[in-house]
Amino acid sequence: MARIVTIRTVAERAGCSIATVSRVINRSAPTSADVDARVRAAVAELGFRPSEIGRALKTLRTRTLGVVIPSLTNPVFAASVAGMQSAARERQHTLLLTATDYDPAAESELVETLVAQNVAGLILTVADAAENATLDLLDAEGIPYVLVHNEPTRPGRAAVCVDNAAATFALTQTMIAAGHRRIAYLAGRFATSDRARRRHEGYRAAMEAAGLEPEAPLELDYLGDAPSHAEALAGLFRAPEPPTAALCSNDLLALSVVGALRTLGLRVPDDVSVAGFDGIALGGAVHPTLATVDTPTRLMGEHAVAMLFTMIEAGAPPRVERLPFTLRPGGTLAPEAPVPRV
Amino acid sequence: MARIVTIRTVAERAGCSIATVSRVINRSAPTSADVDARVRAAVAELGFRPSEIGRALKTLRTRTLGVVIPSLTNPVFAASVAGMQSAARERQHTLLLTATDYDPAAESELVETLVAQNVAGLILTVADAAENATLDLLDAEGIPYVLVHNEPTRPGRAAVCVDNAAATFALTQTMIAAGHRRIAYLAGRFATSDRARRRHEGYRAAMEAAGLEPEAPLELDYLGDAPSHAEALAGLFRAPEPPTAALCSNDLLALSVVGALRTLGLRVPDDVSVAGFDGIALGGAVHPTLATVDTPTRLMGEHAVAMLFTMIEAGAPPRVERLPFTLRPGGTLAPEAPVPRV
DNA sequence: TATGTTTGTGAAAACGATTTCACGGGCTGG
DNA sequence: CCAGCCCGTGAAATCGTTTTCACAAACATA
Repeated sequence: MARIVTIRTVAERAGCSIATVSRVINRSAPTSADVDARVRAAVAELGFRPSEIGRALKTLRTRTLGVVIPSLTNPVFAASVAGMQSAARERQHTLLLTATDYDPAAESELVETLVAQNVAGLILTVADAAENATLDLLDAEGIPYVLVHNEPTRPGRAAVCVDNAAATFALTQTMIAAGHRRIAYLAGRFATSDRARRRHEGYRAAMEAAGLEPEAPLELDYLGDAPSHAEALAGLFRAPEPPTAALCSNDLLALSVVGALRTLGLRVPDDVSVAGFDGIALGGAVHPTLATVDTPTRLMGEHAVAMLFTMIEAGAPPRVERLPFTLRPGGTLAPEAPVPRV
Repeated sequence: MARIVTIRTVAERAGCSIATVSRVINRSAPTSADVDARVRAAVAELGFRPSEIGRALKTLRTRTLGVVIPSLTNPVFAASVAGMQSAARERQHTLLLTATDYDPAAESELVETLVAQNVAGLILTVADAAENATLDLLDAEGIPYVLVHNEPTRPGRAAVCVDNAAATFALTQTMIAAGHRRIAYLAGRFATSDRARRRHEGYRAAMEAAGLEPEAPLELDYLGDAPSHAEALAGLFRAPEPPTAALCSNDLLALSVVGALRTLGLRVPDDVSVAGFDGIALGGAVHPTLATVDTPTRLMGEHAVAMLFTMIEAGAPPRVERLPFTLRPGGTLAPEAPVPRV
């Protein structure tokens, strides 16, 4: 029922061979004005659209990019996928989207599925870019891919990211400059993620540079709700000398932490300052607004696609592109009590 | 470089014909234990994975579902796509994802692109399900599709949605019960959307049922930021007898409106109550929490995929599935001053 | 005028799978 | 013991394109 009109139908209608139809459609070889017009007329009348499958089988390359992300529910990934989608569309490509739901084991399975679809290339956000058998496999098979959000340590892997360590270093410095001394580091399930590690390193470096004691990250269940977070935070913030500030490894967690602190009877920022990481749009819609590291999430998706295309088409070597971040001040980060407001 | 191992390679290795390899892989016909073992061994050793393209060309059907949504940036759509993705994966399918960026003209182009990829079926959220040439085309070609979020008026179109009118009717009744009399209706760019119209109808019906004067929806630029919304709202809320409550056609808009009212010096909910629609997760993370209609967004995506499969595989006729919604009380909706809190 | 070089076109061979058809061998049943 | 049947298998057709090769006809060059 679906598609009964093939290139053969068009050829008959236009009174020429299928080869000529193909040439007219793809402008892959010169054709006479006469036959050109007849073919175009036939295409229009029949509503013919060449089957991507037939094309792909011959060329062994689809106009499709495979995408693997942890989850669409996190606005960070949703935004970067939005960027990929728009950049891909500009280049007449579509996205084959999959999500791991934060299960590292799913990565290889999804990549295999996508490779079986003969995607032109892949864009991935993985748990760990350093030790990753799936990426090794892609390297071995010569299938082009670009990482997003991941910050690969080993060379030879293409990536679009921000300098996570530098960002948390700067953010931590801002907190220290505001007078905070006891700064907690709260991480989500992302503790199994290379970027979360890099972020914690930046925090630790800044603390040490200021002669302060860095804390081990407190891991919160990333998918947990505010009540469960309140419970987890109670011990830390009801201790004799509680932290006066909390650095969260991402915005979603930070928003949940703000709510959890509130249910513990703590005021933000009066009792505890909070900062996040990512710069999701909704961080600016809440009150007080969320202090965070603003990363160009959507742009990262666009750049990843652009980079992938230079690799596919121009055979460009893999490289790491670090996009600039900015510290976004917000109401959740205030000076520690005795220190005057800047 | 990419995939050099085809079904032929496997056949040679296993010492049989490609037909037999196909039979073993798909269990499409009985094979002897002997050859079965040899083929499986060869598949494992060579890391063979059948090309979806070759398969698709023969069967004229891919293991792919086409998705068209307005935007990934809205958590509502991101959540329903997440649901689709997980439901599709259970059935060994992947999503071909596209977004219109709220441009109705893009719908037909994207659908054509997806049809050219021979998707097994489509899941769409369109601007208007009633007058839609693209859907007519799909009907004519017999390509199965399911609408999500849209509430089609004409029969014969499959859809998964909530009863938008009933939901805003109930929400408006709640506001009226809380003592509000002058209730503004704020709509986004969604005014060109059938569900936004249905939502406004529910509001109007509830107002009229209570003998109150319904207001024409005030359209705000959906993609505008809080400052621009503040400007647009200034006239309405600085009038002599300003509304005491505002019903917003979706949560994203509601969050922005709360911020805009705040910059106008109005307190929420003390001066103005606000309610949204959708039930995005972050509505519960802000303070005060957002009063809204909670819709099972993710579930809608899952059900849409399930329905699509019953249509594809069992030839089930299109039907409209309305999922239950619940009113989610929130801090942004308080009783009007003189009325005692319930 | 004879010879090379375009130029436009068609026939046919891929691409990688599924599927139909035919066939030989081992059954079963009379 | 023979006819008929089922079972496992291979050869070949097929799906809808792109692309190579060959071949005319038209043209430019000597």
